[in-house]
Amino acid sequence: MSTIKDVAKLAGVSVATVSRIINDSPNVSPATRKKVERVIKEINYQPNQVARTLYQKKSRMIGIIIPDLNNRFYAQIIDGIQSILQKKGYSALISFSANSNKKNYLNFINEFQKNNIDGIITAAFDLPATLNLATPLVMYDSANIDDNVARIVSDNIKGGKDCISLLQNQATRVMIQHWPLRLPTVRERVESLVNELNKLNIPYILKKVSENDPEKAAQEVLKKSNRFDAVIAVNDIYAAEIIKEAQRRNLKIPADFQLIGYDNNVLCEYTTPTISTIDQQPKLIGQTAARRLLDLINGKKSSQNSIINVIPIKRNSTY
Amino acid sequence: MSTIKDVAKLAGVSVATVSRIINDSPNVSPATRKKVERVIKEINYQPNQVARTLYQKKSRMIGIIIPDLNNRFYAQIIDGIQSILQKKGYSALISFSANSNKKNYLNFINEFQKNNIDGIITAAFDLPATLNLATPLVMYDSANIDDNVARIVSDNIKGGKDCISLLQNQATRVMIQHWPLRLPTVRERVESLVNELNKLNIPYILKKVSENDPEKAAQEVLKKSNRFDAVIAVNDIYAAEIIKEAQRRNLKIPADFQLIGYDNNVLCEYTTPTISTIDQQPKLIGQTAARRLLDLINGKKSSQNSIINVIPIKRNSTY
DNA sequence: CTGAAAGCGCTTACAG
DNA sequence: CTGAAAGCGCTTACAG
Repeated sequence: MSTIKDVAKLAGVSVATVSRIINDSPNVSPATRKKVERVIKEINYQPNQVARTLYQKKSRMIGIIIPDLNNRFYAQIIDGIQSILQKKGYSALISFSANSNKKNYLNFINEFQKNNIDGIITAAFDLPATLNLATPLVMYDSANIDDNVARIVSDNIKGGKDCISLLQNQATRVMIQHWPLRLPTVRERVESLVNELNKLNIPYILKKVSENDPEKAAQEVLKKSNRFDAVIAVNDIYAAEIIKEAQRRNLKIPADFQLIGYDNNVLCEYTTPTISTIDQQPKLIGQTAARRLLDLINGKKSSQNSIINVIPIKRNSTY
Repeated sequence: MSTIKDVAKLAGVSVATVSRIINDSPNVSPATRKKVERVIKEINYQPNQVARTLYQKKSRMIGIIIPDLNNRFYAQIIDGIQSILQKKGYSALISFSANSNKKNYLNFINEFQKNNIDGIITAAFDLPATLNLATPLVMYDSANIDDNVARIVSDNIKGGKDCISLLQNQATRVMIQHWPLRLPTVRERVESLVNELNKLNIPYILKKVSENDPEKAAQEVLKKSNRFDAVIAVNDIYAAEIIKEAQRRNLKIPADFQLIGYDNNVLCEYTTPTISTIDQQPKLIGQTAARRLLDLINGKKSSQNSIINVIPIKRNSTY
């Protein structure tokens, strides 16, 4: 790899002048600019980003933390983040926090900082109060918490409403399958569901299920199949398992009960029946996260959380 | 962020000594080592990786190129790569080449090199002969080509054989749905299928289908549904679309025809019938790619391609 | 408009 | 075992 010195020597100027040219400084005569640019092209000189970073403390690199790439939801968020970063000339340093424990997060942030990243995009987690991060940071997949962290929040309130409206007033008892309420996003959505049902005077059952075993979770729900005519599942995978379990029990969907998933996984199109669900627009979540981070990096602060709209998708598991 | 100078001053030694200690050099007295280590812990000093990289030309960063994160297959490969890199203390700089055109690839490689990455893991593409890469490079999702590129190759020969054996000698005419044969991996697999069928004296039909429209591809295949009793689909998504199209035409699987996918997508478990398929072990592909790259970086060369075993998965779309 | 010099935070010969 | 110095490849005041 050739360096700025090589260019300077070949063009017969100082390295300072070359530096001015590759940084688009206006204080260069057109003649020398032309001369130097020709040499740059000729030897295909690429400035060493590492040296630049060392001086400028700007790496044009963003650190990203994701819980799990096997989950399409997160994969699409990354996709959205990248689509923005690439356009703006930023690179992405990506880490996976398989079990999403806090220690892992802090380690990753440390690693990022060693590499002088300009900002961090991470799934929501509790930032220890002691950690006073100078690095701009955005959290996605977060609940709508009002602190001074920039949060990208799926509109869980509307998500709950949309689920209920997908039921088309055809439900008389609703089973809400959910993950533990200590998860803030779960709480937001369940509260919204409960609110809506109360408004409509429709009774409901809350069923907390395991976080890692959708098959068992389906059994837990269908044990009580005589007590509801609609199920709102944790997400699409959980809904798909409920379909399988219903087949085993010879229950028809939506005739015996309507079923609603969450996330609009590709899967929804291929089950029988296809699954009505809520699209969280993960790509848009990612894009929004990236835009907000770049804003923060460029000094544009805004204390508001970004609320991302959700879209109900009607398929054959509801009327 | 504190620097090596801060540590040196606080510990009353030179920066050279501090450097020796953070690099585990043996030539340091236990007393000074202890003294310095205490300071390091006290002020939570983290060496600046960027400065280290500038001097050493080793960044402990790997550049990774993926065609598409929305495809679970690639997402799992990344997962495998990361699991190894993280263990070895490497970071991953990731780029997405949405349309996988060659120019994109070369741009990404350029970007990587500006950041002094130590090596590259990329999906297979034609390296221009002019490009003489000094950087270690490994290609995954590649055909078994014999040049001096380190390639990670799915065992497409066995993949073809496994498809045929999933049919359990119950097929008399086989429809092979495939992408264009100009794709080397496609060619490998189709050749293997044809070989096997010839050996067994089973007639077959080759049907080339669109690369982007699985639904249309399903229609193209089922137009000829009276002419076969087994379909080997491009992959699991294509197989799932064939199931949907068969439902529309009131055809039963496997009674009217057996069906085989490829990739072992989660989807396979949730269709009716569930889909028999071939698992390419994408996580293992990723792990192998990472291991081979680290070997290359550490000077352990091997001209052989790594062949990754595939695993047939029997479900209900075959007998 | 241009160049010599200092400095970003490290590492590593070199000398002692 | 330890430190002063040079250097990795850049950028940016400073002086002219």
